Amino acid sequence: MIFQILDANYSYDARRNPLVQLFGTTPEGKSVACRVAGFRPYFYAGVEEDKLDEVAEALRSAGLEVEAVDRFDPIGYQIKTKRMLKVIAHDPKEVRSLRERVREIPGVRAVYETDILFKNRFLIDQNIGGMAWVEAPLPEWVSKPSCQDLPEVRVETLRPAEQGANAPLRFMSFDIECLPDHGEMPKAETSPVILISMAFEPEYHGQRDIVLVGKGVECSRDDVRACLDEHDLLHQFASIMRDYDPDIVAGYNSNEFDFPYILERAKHLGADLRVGRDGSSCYLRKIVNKTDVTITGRVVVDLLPIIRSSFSLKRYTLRNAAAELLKMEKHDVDPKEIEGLWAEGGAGLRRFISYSRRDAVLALRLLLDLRLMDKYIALSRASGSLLQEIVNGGQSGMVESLLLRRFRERNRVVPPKPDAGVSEERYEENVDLKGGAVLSPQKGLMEDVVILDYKSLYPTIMMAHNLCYTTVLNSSSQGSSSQQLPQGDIVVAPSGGRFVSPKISPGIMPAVLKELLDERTKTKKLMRSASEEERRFLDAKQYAMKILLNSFYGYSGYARARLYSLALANAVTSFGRENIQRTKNVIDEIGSVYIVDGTVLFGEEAFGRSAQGRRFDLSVVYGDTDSVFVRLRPEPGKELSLEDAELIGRKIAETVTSSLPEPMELVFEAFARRGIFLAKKRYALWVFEPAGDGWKDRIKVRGMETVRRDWCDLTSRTLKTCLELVLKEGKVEEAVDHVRSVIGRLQNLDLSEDPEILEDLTLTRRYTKSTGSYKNKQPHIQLVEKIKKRGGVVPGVGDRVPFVIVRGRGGRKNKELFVDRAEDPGYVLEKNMPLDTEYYVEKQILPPVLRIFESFGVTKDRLCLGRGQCNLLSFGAEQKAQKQKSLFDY
DNA sequence: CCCATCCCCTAA
DNA sequence: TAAGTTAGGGGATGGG
Repeated sequence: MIFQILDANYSYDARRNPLVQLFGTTPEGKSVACRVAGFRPYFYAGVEEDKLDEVAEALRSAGLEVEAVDRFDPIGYQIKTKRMLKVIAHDPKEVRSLRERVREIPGVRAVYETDILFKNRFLIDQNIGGMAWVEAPLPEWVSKPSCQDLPEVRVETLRPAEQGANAPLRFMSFDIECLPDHGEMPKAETSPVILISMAFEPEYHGQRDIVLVGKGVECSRDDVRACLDEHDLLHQFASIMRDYDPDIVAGYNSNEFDFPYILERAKHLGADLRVGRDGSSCYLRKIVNKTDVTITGRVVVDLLPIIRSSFSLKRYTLRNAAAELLKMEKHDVDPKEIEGLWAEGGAGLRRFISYSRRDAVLALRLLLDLRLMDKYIALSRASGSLLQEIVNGGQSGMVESLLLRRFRERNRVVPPKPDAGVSEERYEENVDLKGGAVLSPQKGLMEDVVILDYKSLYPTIMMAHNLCYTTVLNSSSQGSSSQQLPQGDIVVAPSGGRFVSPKISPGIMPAVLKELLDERTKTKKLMRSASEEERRFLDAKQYAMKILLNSFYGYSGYARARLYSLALANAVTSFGRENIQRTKNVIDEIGSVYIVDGTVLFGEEAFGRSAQGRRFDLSVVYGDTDSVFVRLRPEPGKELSLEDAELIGRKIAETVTSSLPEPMELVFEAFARRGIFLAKKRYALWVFEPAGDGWKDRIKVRGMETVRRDWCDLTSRTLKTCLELVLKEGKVEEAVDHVRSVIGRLQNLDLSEDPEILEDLTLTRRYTKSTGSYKNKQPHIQLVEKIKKRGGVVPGVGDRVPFVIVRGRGGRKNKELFVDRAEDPGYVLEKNMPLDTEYYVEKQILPPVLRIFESFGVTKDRLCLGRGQCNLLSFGAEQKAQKQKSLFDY
């Protein structure tokens, strides 16, 4: 039979041999599990040549199995392998202490692959991985397996299986409600859990969701279940989870709140929460600033950190995430009400129950409607990491999973993760890591700009120049190997880094990248003719390839990476910088193009025919890392159509591409009819992108205040409106009027009449570190202190703090500092505090819009008319403005 | 006014 | 044993 691997861990047989336990799903969606015997933990020791036998003997006499093997060291081009020792242990748990002992033995240079989790070691060596399909000689299935009856197979009998689609999974989300303690935040030591809501996909016995109530209440509904008491509530929760047997267990902030809370309560009450697929409980692992939750055989998904890292939102409360991402409302019960509702029961309790139900439902909707698992599953399949590791971790785990496999195939060992001292050194070293080049923009308003960019620039650079851990030459170069190589066989990066050519030794990383890139191209092609469901699967797959492709460069310069190479990372970016500069030069040197009979000809090609064609002058006006923005200037009085622009863009891209090593490729991305460039990384464009047969247009803003979360919504919206009016319609005058009306509204602000505006005036900033470690005062930090003093609920480190700016004490001259005038919006409303409208006009609205209007010569006076700053001069300018014919008349 | 510093957030 | 990378703008503040 075949199944898809959802999770893995290990246990022992009667003789304390380790057994890998695999948990998975059949193509029909049945959950299955088995134990695999015959695989043992091991690691490598690099030993000085003349001490090899001695060390081996020492280890053998300590009762270990030792094998001499030939392996390459992790980093650097090497001609020959070295003799190393493969140390085979009995118990995965002893590897760590064994490593320390082996390190101490005289003659041992280094140890390798000592910290690969046993389950991962197994998956890597069997050439299988997370969400991989595997074939095992298993009998019919035990559904809902438990630890006693897991069938056992030998490791040799497992086979990777071919299967495209993913197995159907069961999803469950949950949310708990606790009883506050006389208005205080509930504490797990004393405050009971009173409600647990659960939502299911697919349904559980015909129910989409259920709420468990922690006391005996009358209820006639199937989807509300009364429990005897809190102990019974927890018991029912565990029992429903076992019965439904979900593959994925989700919640919102559940790793930091719900799981720790119910586990503490369960311990307190002596209730068992054995919800693991091997009969184990769920357990926590507290790491510095985060908690990992494990339920054996299932995947635990906390949506909060996922939503945080996947979407740019001003606030990450469930309420706001649901509103922004799902357009769904969250029902709310004031925490102060809860004690009353719980005590009284009846209609109030029913409202509380339905609010609780909604939270579980929203968490499940976030997980499913945003198709988050599709992406993680695709990443798991493509990288080989277990799904839980993908959900919990970052890019480094995936990169390491891929590299460990490839290194193994090529007889290269991989170092353990660096200890704190080594990574500290590397962080210091990393100041020498230079990044991409940003070309200075030609500032101001501009028309007719073609946007070209490099497809997967860094990955293609690594492929094109064979940049890899396995090809890099020691810079000191006393290193024996490089001396004997002919010049032509060495690639020298602009950074000075030297690498052997593919002819000498094709790198591992370029090979992995090529496979990922080819697979992505193939997948995207398949998407065109795929059905809706198939398309979603393929889209997740191509997305996974993109993420992985882009992870390798960052990993190589990451101080905590197993495989770290500053020379490699610097070589990649140095080629990138050289490339974009060269691209700019090539395009600028083309000078002008002609369109003759529907084809694009360059200056010289058009010689003699240019008279019949239309000429466009080219110049690169901006570029950042992997993109160039090319302005196309038609002859005076002539126009440029979208089709012309695309034709020219593609021709330039092709020309540049043809001069570059494979697979580097510059492609046509979009055309901007108009744009405003304010500074590096700050611009707004009215772009047209090819879509199907035609074009799709939109305003694309980068870096400006509309896309920044530390400005208020009023600023974002006002600026956005101005940009649309100016870029799409050329209506500077209307934009000016709009700003004036916004300023007018601010100046006549009356919070009691217009409380809605408070939301629009709220700024948010992230509380990034504990209050004490700030060197300077910050508005949001000052506010946190104020709230703390008032005894309110303070945001935690990592949260975004919303605040408005109030007028404060002191006159015009010695006003309270800005940083001390941040206030909680709710508190402002409650206390009817006056907002600092001058701040909002002068610091929030004016500077961003003035940066835009500067291109048109619109001054501050024009925007502030009617505020006593009106003068004859600006009035005159306004009269003139009404005769505006073109944007450039300004 | 200029400049340096801290801080935040974004582009790529 | 938490975590891909650097480049860059711009606000608030304080010192010259």
